Amino acid sequence: MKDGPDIAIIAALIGDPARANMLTALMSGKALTVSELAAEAGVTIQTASAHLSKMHEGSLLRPLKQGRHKYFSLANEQVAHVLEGLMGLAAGAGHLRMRTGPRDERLRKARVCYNHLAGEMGTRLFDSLLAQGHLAGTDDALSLTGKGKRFVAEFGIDIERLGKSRAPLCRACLDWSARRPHLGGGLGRAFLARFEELGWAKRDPDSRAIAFSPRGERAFGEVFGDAFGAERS
Amino acid sequence: MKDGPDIAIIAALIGDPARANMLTALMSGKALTVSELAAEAGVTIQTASAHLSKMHEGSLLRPLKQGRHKYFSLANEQVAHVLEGLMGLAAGAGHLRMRTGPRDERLRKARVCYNHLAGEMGTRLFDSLLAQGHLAGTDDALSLTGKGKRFVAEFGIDIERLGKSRAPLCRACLDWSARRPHLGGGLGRAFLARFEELGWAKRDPDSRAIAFSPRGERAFGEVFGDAFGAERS
DNA sequence: TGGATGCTTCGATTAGCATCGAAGCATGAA
DNA sequence: TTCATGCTTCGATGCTAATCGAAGCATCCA
Repeated sequence: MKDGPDIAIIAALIGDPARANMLTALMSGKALTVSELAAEAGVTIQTASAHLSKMHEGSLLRPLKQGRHKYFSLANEQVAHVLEGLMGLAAGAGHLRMRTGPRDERLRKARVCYNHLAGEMGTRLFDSLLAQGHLAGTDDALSLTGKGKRFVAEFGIDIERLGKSRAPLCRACLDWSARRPHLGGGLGRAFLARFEELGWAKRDPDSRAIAFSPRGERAFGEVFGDAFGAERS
Repeated sequence: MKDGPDIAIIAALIGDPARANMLTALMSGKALTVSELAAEAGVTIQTASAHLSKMHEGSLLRPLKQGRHKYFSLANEQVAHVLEGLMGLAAGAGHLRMRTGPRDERLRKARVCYNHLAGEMGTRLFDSLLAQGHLAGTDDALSLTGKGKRFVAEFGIDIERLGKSRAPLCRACLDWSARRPHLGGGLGRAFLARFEELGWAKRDPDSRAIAFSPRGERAFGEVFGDAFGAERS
């Protein structure tokens, strides 16, 4: 007994409704100010401040001071990963909190998961990259193949710059809605950024939803989506 | 705001010290009775009973009545996965609770993670299977290659019987000590069982530690451990 | 049938912590 | 300097939930 790391401290930190709301909001990948997070959680600024200090103490968040504003973002991808895992458990236990409706639909189709693409479109991207032999390996050990590197470069992503960061380039991230993995890590981030750059997709500023334009979705399908269908037939 | 599943309920469930202790104990993969879990958590049986009902309600545990005993085990592998993730965060934040010493060492070297092998030996097994081309794919999509199937069968594991279960056969599971993936799922379980069968390893009944015999470790090294070393040189 | 064991339910107590008002501190603008 | 904005600290309040004693229920054994 009393083996291993103390889960309780961290889990209790996430387990408060106000803090959980803040963390969920931060899953968008954006850095938010104290007041924004307070509004998001539905508490006053004082309480938000107290919560945020605690989460920083617990290494869940990373603060960034800029003038008189103080921004917070998730400390790292590992945190985001655990949060998605918890969402999966919550969804499985029936603790869905969404108003079912168009909003729910949109989130399931495409949403932001700590700066990369998640939801149905996310898994399509991931499956396609695997099926076409652009990605290989497993989980943490996931990596771009030679063919994959050429493909990515051709798609307009600067791999060289990605490689410099210490964060893992590729990372499989489990989806709470699709229950399948999708692409995280620096590469996942880069893909989403590129989609926005190309005008294929646009983030909803008020939620985690990502809206693909009709043209964007068609283009996406040509490059990624139909790989599976074509191979299956 | 208020998007997605409600993390807070689940996280709060895990976030109580008594409950966290019980969950940690259940990471051994064994099913434990109410009284055993009470002892593990350091609370009376009444409180334990209350906690266990709540965790069952939250779909974290699966109860099993047998006579006048009531056994609990983790509800599924997804739960175990999230718990390991939380341990990773806790370890990263410095919330280690172990008495450093031989016990800590043993756990880092080899331990049980929901019925499969984790720790240093676990990652060695995993790396070896990948390096030798027995496993391919990624994360959830992980699967045995043809070569891998032959190898596993030769090693004395009955794949046919494994295939029948609905649970995923292979699953990458992130390690809190090694910070690397190791093999979970039905296959991971089968490997550990086979190691015990061969007399290579033995579980400590009182903790999550796994003790390899000198002979067992040597044999393990011959089959798995040195694959990397040999390829690197 | 009577007693022992294992678990659950009930009720009362207590402690921890989220919450917010008020005041204080830092930064930026006029 | 003076005012406004954004955040933090302090102190008081109130609520939630963990805890355990006591009693009740189910199962097994003799």
